[in-house]
Order: sequence, then structure tokens, then C-alpha cells
Amino acid sequence: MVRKIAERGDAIPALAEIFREHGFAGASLSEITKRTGLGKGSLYHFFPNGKEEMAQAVLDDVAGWFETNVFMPLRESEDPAAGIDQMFKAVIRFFHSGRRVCLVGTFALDDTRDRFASEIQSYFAVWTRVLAAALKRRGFDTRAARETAEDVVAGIQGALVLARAHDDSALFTRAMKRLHQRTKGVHRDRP
Amino acid sequence: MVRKIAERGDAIPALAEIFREHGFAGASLSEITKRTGLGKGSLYHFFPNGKEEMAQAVLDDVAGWFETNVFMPLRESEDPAAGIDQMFKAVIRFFHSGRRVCLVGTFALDDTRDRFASEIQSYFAVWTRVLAAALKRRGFDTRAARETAEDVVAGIQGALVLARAHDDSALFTRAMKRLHQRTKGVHRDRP
DNA sequence: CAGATTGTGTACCGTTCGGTACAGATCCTA
DNA sequence: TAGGATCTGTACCGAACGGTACACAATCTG
Repeated sequence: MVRKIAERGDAIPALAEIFREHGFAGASLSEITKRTGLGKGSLYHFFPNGKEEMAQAVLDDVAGWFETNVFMPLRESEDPAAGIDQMFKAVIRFFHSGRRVCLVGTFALDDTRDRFASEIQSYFAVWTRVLAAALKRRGFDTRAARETAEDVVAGIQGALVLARAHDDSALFTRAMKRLHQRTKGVHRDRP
Repeated sequence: MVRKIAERGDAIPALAEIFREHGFAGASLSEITKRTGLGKGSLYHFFPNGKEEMAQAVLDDVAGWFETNVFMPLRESEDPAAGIDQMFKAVIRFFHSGRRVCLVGTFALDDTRDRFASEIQSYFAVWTRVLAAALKRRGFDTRAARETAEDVVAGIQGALVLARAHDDSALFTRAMKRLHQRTKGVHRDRP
């Protein structure tokens, strides 16, 4: 009757999706048991601190994914342009071309932020910092690199909001293309 | 014992703030009664359909504010640059320099969007459209106007996310300055 | 195979949830 | 000042909430 198959990590993708869809407050235990396939017993065995610990685990998982697939390429690519290319590829893949929302952004907007302030803060801070460094290596001066990095990270978050508001993933990919272009230096709005 | 002072509209600013802070799911009736000062009786007298109707009223109110303070200036200013100036002034004021979150953006991100899909969609659609028209009048060609408008609206939403993540309103005002600059035409990232 | 460790289902806890019912207070109109 | 319309506090509802307790099953270790 009992399945011993489950590991803690197996639940995390489902948990992530639930928090993305409903936010922290809206993610109910009943939905969590349903979608993870884990009963309350297992859930509280793996996450003794309940929902908060589940969300924490998801945030860690996201941070790890970004570290590997976004930050590391930005830091370690010999050619900074290649690192930035990889960043955009990874972002488009991770957010399912705008059909998937940013969990950290969602948490940042409501009072959930207070529970996970440092994780949320560092997610964006690290992203902005490593992107700015890559832009600098690419020839941007310090100030322009920092500003452009901020604009790009904000632009991605904003594009996710708009894409979801319009239920239009093409909007997202178009926005990514333009942001990518901006990382290449002088940019004209009026051709 | 009973105060007859209350009008439906009096509750809306408090309701808006509550939904901004907690999202739709997280906004509990107990907090709503506390912060509006209205008992359940009054609340359900003014909003027979409960929370959903309260949120609807708040969305209408926001739409009205933007119509007056953002969209109308963009549409009707003789000088489109002046209209855009007014837009940024209004946005900075409305969002309290980034200390206040966008209610519509918050709703857009989680499953609350499904309840208010058309209101959310049209908020962003109208904004983008009237801004693009102003940019066109300012000399942008059709395509650049549309793209820049999309980038600016997304940029504002993203800046709100980042400002709140970092609890840093200066980040928001800086971002607004740069977005404003972009509405003035050719733009350089690498000076 | 014994015994600890790990994982799981179920019943249950008190609390809070959104929402309803309704008597009565207050206000508006005439 | 009468009487209807509008507003409000309170008591209450069933359901769902997050979380706990615990017996027991599966697995791992020796």
C-alpha cells in the first residue's frame, strides 16, 4: 500500500509549479498533496516546517538552476557575448517562452517577500552583478554596464508580467530579442 | 452606535492597499474589516459578491485613475513629449517611487489573473497603445513606437519588482529616468 | 532474519476562512 | 414626525485551512 519510492527532491518541481500558479498564500496543502502525490505524512516528513520549508526548498532549487545555467556561463565564458547568449537561451527555456512565471518575482510582490527577503534580494542582486560584469568585459563602461544590467533584469521580469497578462508568449520572445540587442551596445529606437 | 458615514467609495483605497500587500488570495476578510473599519454587514451591503466584487471595484478605480492621469495626457497633450513627461510623473507618484506595487501586475502573475483576465489585459493593452501613439507623434516610426512602448511598460513593471525585492526606491526612480530617456529617441548604452 | 531507520496513510486538532441571516440603528423624504 | 430605505454589528454556518499524532509498512543495515 505504501510507496517508498519518494525522495524529497522529487516533490520540488511540482511544488515550484504550484507556488508559481497560486503564490505562497494561495498554495493549499490539499493541492500540494494532490499534485505531488505525497500524503501529509510524507510531506511533513520531508518538510517538517511545512509550507515555509517547501517554499524554501523551491527557492534553493531555483537558485541552483540559475547558478548553473545563467550565472556560471556569464561569469566563466571566455567570450562574454557567448555567456550573454547562453543567459538569454536559458531564460527563454526556463520561463517556457513566457508561459511560465518567475517564482521569485511573484514572491517579491506581495507580503511573501518578508519571509524570504534575503533569498529574493540575492537572486536579483547576483543576476544583476554578474550580468554587469559580463557587459563590462564586453566593452561597456562601469556605469553603463550596471544600468544596462538592471534594465535587462527588470525588462525580463516586466516581460513576464505582460506576457502573462496578454497570454501571449510571442510578446515575451520579442522582448527578449530586443533586450539581447541592447547588450550589444549602442541602440537606436528610431531607425 | 452605528455610523452612517460610510460610502462604498471610501473603502476602496484601503481595499486597494490590502490587495497590493497580500494579493487576492491572501487578503482575508478579517484584515479587510480591520483596515476599512467596516463590519461584515457593511462590507456585504456594499459588495454583495464579496471579495471578488471588492477587487473588481479596486480594479475599476485604478483604471479610472490611469485613464485620467496617464492615458488622457498621453492622448490629448498637444506636445507628445509633455504627455510622456506627465505619464512618468504620474507613475512615480502613483507607485510612491517604487514603494508601492502594481496591483494589476500582482494579479497578473498568479491564478487571480483568470478571474480578471479582461481587466488586466486591457490595462496593459491601453497603456501600451496610447504610449505608442504618443511616441509616433514624437517621430518614432510605427514599429519602433510599438516596441519602445512595450519595453517601457514592461520596464516599469520590472522596476517595481526589483525595487521591492531590494527594498530600494532609488532603483525605481533611476529606472524611470532611463526609460524616460529612451522615449526621446536614439539611445546609447556605451557612452 | 532482527532491529533500527525511513517513509506513509489516516484520523484528528483548533483556527480561520468566506459568506449569510437578521434585528435594529440611522438616515432620507415627505 | 411617520415610514421606508439604507446601513451596520453580531451571531452563526459549513468548509477548508495548516499542522500534529501515531500506528504501521517498506527498506536498509547488521
